[in-house]
Amino acid sequence: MKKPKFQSPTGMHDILPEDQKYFKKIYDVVSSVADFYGFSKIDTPVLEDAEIFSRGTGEATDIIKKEMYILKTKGGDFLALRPEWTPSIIRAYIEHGMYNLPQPVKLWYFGPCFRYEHPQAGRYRQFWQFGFEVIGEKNPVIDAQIIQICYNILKELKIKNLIVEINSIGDNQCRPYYKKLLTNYLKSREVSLCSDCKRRIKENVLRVLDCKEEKCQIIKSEAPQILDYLCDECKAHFKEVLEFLDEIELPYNLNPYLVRGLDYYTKTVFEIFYLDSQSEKDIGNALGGGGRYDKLVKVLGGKDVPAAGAALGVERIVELMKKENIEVLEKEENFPVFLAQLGSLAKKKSLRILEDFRKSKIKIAESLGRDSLKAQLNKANKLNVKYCLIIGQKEALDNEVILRNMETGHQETIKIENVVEEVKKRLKK
RNA sequence: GUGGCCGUAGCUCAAUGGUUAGAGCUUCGCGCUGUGGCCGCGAAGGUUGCGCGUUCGAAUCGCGUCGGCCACCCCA
Repeated sequence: MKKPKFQSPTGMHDILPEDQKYFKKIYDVVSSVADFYGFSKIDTPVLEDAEIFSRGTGEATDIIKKEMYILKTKGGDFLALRPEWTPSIIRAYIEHGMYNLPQPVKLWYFGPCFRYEHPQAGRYRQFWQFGFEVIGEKNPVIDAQIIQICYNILKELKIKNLIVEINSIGDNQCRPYYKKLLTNYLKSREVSLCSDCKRRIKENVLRVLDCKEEKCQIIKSEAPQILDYLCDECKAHFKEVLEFLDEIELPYNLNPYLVRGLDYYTKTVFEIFYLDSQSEKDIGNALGGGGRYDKLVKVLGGKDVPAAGAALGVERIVELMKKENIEVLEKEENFPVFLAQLGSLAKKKSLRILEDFRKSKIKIAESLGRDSLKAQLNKANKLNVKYCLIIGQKEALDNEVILRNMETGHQETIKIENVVEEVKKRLKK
């Protein structure tokens, strides 16, 4: 019989105790910022009807074409592990009739997503996202405010050198015309394009703008830019978004080539990058991104309600915090007291003492499984406690404990009934 | 899905194709019958990711596979 050797599935990882502090820190910051801006938290099922994503996120996107985890239920329904949150939240908005609430409805979330991809650093099959959705408001100030919220959260996490790449990809009024124009232009230069771009012309023209292939750069630079072809409404909207960003002095880079991979975006799209302090270039993966999606609610069967939102990747932020040596204080302070015991009578009394401390909300550590005093003090030392209570056979019989100051080594004997008070007194000093 | 680099103890790493794969850290125990840190001694921990081949002999070479990283693709 072969010994089974299990490991976590490809691209999925344990979040070990030593990393929990980063997740908790991020959660706390997101939670308080969201609260300040008037967002309410929402949780949705990890599984959803797969069609929510194929209709919402879009059939043409990589996420839907090849990255969804889909399972068939015994009843024959197809459910998908969410590859992103937005369609789930819109589903909930519609399902619970949230258009009867004061608009806009502002929601935030924090939880895992799943995409079947080839994993790399900062790119996993199970990864955590948090984000914000504002549903029921078309005013461009919302677009700017969402960007500001993302930016503020990263700033509060002490991440510096951030840059927001921003663009507008128009709406149903103007984008079809631009796409036709771009297609015609690219077709006239098709011979000089890379093979991927030749394919993109047919499948998703806008993505050509995102190509990093050198020979495509020149063609790109002379291509018609969407900003020049926005309809009046989109143009005015985008101008206002930028004015709001200028007003709050948020550093952004107008990037006419920024095209997001999700189908539902209209007008504003943006991504947030970290600039490497040496090279001054953005490194690798976006920390987050988002934009406006005015048609999604309708597409998913709701009313014609405008919306905008953003999502950020928790693991990518954690990775940056580690790389930049950003200190995260352990919220959980160390144990101030340790209880060491010797002998069966003392062990029995220990349980009562521990209970007294718990009631008084003083954290007390122990190692009841160990019988050697030496081993117990060793453990106490590793926990860096200030005081150690020692109870042996003699003390147990006299209803006493020894209180040892671990810094000075000074010891005194006190009555068990006074021990909580005495420790409390000393910890206050 | 395509291509490249890499997998040795919990961690960081050694070991020309040649005895029984080693060291530091960590963990546990002993020195000290009831007193921590330091020190000394000791133990535990490995099918060298896994499988198949080449060879008298494989951690080392080959093929496959799994996993990690990188690029493409795309995004968080």
